[in-house]
Amino acid sequence: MTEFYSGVQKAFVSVDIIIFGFEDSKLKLLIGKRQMDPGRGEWSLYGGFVGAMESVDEAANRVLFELTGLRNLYMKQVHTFGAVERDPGERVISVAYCALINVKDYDRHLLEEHGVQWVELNKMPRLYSDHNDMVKRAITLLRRRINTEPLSFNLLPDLFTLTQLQHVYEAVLGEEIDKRNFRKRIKSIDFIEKTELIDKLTSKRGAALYRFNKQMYEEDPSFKL
Amino acid sequence: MTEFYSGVQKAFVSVDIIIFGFEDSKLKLLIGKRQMDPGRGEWSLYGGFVGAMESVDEAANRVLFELTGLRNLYMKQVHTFGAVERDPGERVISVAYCALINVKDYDRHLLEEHGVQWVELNKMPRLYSDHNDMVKRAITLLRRRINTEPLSFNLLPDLFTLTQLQHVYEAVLGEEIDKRNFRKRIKSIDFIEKTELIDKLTSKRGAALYRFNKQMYEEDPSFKL
DNA sequence: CCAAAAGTGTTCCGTCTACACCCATGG
DNA sequence: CCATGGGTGTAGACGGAACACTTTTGG
Repeated sequence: MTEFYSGVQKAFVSVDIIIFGFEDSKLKLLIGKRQMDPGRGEWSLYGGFVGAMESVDEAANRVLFELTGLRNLYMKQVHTFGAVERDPGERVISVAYCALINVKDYDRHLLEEHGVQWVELNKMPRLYSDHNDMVKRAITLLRRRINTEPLSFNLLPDLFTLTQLQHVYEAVLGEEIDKRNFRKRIKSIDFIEKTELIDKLTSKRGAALYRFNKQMYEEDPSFKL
Repeated sequence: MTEFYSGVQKAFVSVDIIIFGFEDSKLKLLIGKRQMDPGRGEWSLYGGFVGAMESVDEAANRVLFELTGLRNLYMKQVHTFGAVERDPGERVISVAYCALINVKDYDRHLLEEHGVQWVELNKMPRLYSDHNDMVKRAITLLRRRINTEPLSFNLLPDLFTLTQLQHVYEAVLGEEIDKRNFRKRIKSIDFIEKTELIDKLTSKRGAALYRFNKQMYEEDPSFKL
């Protein structure tokens, strides 16, 4: 119960964002090469400092907006990293966030402008400082939650086929899923709606397009895949 | 990828610890009345600032040690709270940790010395700032993990009866559990060992004492209750 | 002798898993 | 006409849930 402001050093607080996307049936990560010291030229997550007039959550959303031009994306705090020497320059404590975005929504110009690119999760290079640990934690979180929260839709367009949805699960969980069992479970979930629309791009026969009915989910937010 | 140290304000970083204990078949929380401004006299979690020469995790362990005199306790980071106005005095960003301790190990003198006491979770008062949110998050975490991690033993003495263990689960999950099913599951877990010892304190007939074999758990860290 | 807690099995039901073939269509 | 991905059902195994009585002994 004893706290003193005096005699304690302040620290920089930053946010780093693990941005997952989904393309070609693979999980991808948005990373770039650091354009400044310390760590210039190393692969790194995208991040920024928490300003004086914004909460940490707001800072994360601002930084993500700067990078993607998108707001109201799915984003969750993952973990706070506070080793003394984690940043070689100053004492920086970083709060890691995990965001899910639909790759198609992303503005390719902004991507180049910020010097970031999509990299397959399986081919991820060594990253700056403790950023690899951040990614590892984010994946653990994702795997744990994908069966109890409707996360997967954030990685897909509004309309998607069941095969696409299944590929998201397979990419996140890193294992194959039986098609018939998967579809059986999906059918029992009310808020995944079949539409009348048909996707003809990926198959000759055409596949029914589905939609996540958010409103229906919120009325009865139970989920178990 | 663009970071500047200049032009960004630093912040105080603190840790606040949600300390759970278990007594009289109830979950309890260690809280005290703040002995200083801001918030003097309000109920509060125990916390402290992160020093310049220690990591955030180390700070949490140091603060917990100051309070309890115990080291190597179970402790996990819960969430980082960073609202701008969460501390009325200065900008303080706080990392919340959740610790589990066996009430019996605790030194009653240290308890008084720091002005903290055990309070039943169900009778928790309104706490300082966002500390109620911290507790809520900690409980959510606890509930989620108690079935996949051997947490419960941290709330009990080295030797415990199955009834005590069941009461821990009931207190954390907030629901009753069928005795026979519970004991059946426990029997199938190798690293919960029955000893030859008998506890005669809580019943006339006496109950077998069990022990958590940590080494055995670490050799095969699979757990599902 | 009785109150109080410890200890013990079986049945049922629902859920998960494994598994293979036909359909529709564009090229 | 054939290659490609879309779509469908069933049987058996397994795990979780419900449920009631006997045992021991201190007071």
